[in-house]
Amino acid sequence: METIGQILRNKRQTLGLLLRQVSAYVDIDQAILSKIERNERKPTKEMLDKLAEILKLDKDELLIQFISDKIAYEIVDEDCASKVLKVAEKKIKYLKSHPIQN
Amino acid sequence: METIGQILRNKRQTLGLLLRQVSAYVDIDQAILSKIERNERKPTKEMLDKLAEILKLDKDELLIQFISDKIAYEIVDEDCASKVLKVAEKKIKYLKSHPIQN
DNA sequence: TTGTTACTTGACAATAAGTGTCAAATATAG
DNA sequence: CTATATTTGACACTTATTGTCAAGTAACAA
Repeated sequence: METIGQILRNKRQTLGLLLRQVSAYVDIDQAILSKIERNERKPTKEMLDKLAEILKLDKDELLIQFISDKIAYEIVDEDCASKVLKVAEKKIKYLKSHPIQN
Repeated sequence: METIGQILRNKRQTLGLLLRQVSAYVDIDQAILSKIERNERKPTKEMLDKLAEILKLDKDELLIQFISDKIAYEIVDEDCASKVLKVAEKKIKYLKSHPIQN
């Protein structure tokens, strides 16, 4: 089970790219990319898109990993975590089928 | 499908309690409670516990509603929302079975 | 009308959280 | 040792979130 940071780092190294090269393409400081790869900072969606491009990763898949990472860390310490996910799913379905309100 | 705010407001009114009374018990400004009930602000866990007490709601159930609300609103706009939840669940199971790292 | 009660709203300051930049500190390899 | 790659931490800056407060609306009674 890889974190988003691990995915990015692994793929970058597989492709033989340097932090400097990738960060230049994404147009961020390489310190930031270093932190993203170690899950110390979170990428924005723009960064994710650019990263997916240069690292030849599937954009949607990367986004899914990113968001699910965030959620997982948000609730992993709750002992009701799996119940939370079930209820959240119901709420989302409800919200999607009742698009106007709020 | 009720939001956390609706749950709190409904139960308070059922019990015939005033914002003033409940907010005094929870030890917060009644403006804050008003906003919580309209989902304009999020309660802390301490507030939730106190609210569950005075409103005779199940503490764990309330927490689940609270967190799932947060998550639902976080990802409802993603069209990959349900995939996200599935991946998140896997990640949580993984994290719980590998407790030491990070 | 006038007054009272319950609730809502918005402005405000204080605090916390997140951001990018940079230079110095560590590796890692040649 | 030297050079290159990466990490770290301090810093200033912006953005979010917070509690407090006073003024606002709305409903109703006197």
